[in-house]
Amino acid sequence: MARRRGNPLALAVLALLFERPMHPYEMASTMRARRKEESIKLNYGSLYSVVDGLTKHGLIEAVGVLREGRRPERTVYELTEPGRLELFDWLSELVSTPAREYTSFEAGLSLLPVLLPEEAVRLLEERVLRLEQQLHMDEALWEVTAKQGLPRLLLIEWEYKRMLRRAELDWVRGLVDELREGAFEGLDYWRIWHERCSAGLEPPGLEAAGYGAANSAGSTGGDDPEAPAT
Amino acid sequence: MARRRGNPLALAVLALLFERPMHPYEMASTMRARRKEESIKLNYGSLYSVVDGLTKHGLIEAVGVLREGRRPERTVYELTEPGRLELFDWLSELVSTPAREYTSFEAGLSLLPVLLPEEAVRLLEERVLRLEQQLHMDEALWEVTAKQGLPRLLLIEWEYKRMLRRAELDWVRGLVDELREGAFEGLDYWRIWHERCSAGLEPPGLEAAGYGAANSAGSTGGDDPEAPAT
DNA sequence: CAGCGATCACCCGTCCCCGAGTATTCGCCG
DNA sequence: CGGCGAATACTCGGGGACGGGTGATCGCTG
Repeated sequence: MARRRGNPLALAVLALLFERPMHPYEMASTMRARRKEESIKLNYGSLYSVVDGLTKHGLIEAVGVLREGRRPERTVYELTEPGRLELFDWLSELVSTPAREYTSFEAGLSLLPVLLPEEAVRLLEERVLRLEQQLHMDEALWEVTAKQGLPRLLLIEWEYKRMLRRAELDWVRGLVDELREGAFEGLDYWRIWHERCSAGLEPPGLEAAGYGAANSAGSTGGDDPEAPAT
Repeated sequence: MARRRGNPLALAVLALLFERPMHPYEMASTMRARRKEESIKLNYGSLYSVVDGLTKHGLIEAVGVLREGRRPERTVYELTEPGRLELFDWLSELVSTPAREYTSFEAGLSLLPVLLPEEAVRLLEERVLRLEQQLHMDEALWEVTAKQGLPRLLLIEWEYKRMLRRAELDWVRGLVDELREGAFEGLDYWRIWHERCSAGLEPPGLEAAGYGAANSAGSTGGDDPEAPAT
């Protein structure tokens, strides 16, 4: 009871069994055929352990074992009533409630000062190129798939993903421009900070670049980013 | 050697030690003070295991144990030369190369047909509300923080995140509008499909709503004009 | 100075994820 | 018909993440 909602793959399993009973391998093939592996991480190891977990929690159950020809056995599962409820509840949560998530680019950005400004620009430009490539591939693939006659509904997550990529692309382009033209405030501070760290010295406080009174006058009272703190 | 680049928290550790030697607990406090825990998942369990791993791989090393007053011991670590290289290399990769990542909203969208159209609209509207709230909170927090005098550079990941949220918000609003006004193609197909699944029947193929024959027939296998390049 | 909460600093058991491996069978080409 | 590669269907062991402890100390209050 009160199971931890971890791997979205488990949700996908519930959703597939909502359509009809299946055996695990068929779930995987179906997801592949529908291109759902692009939005839900799928690999066999996880799939089988996830199916086990769901079984243990009574959300699905094995309804039999088939043996077609002399192929290996295939255990077929179906959705239980608790499973159906969990499916709707979980899916509702995913759709209605934005979850705090961490992307690696975000992580990279948040550590950007570690690189030299020139280096950062170079890498961001590389990212722009890669994003453009991916967008083109996405669009090509999407056209092919769409022409197979699939309704928008079944590819809606692709629209979302493409829209996000385009937004990111624009943003990164803008950032690169600002950096290139020196329009980015604090470039001087960045360089100084970096130099001192590389030399093994204490990094400078914020005053060094004219950002005065950061932590000197506790105006906002609360905590204090960039505390020298010793 | 050839370690697996997993947890970005390890990268954060390297980046912090690039500034100066620290003990793990101090790394955590520093990340908190700089609001980096918003972009890099941090918890103590992971932190200590990550530090262990880095030590084992020779990327950082313990330089001593302090005992201030009679407080518990604090093991202080510093960056090694291989560690410095790994830091730049890894960070470069994160910045320059978009990584295939999975968000839970994407997962939710890709399973949307499981819900009824009306239900989906309701949940998406809830999402819009929540996103608006988060945006407002973000902006408030950002203003406070920015007014402490921090340069843009140190908060650049916030700009990125806010921009993504705004983009998502717009997109979801658009989707809701289309659905509300029935401008979304395939609404009828959606409803029929759902009804039949709920009734425990075989779901209809795509012809049911005028979408030409795709893969609805028995062939679950060898489709796809897809040449995925990983 | 006794008591109490907050902070400091770390560790550990559990769960879960994942990639690589295995064994069988089918299709196909010469 | 024999051999090779692709597909089928699943298994397993290592490893990493994560949350919830565990002391010990500091500071404050009455």
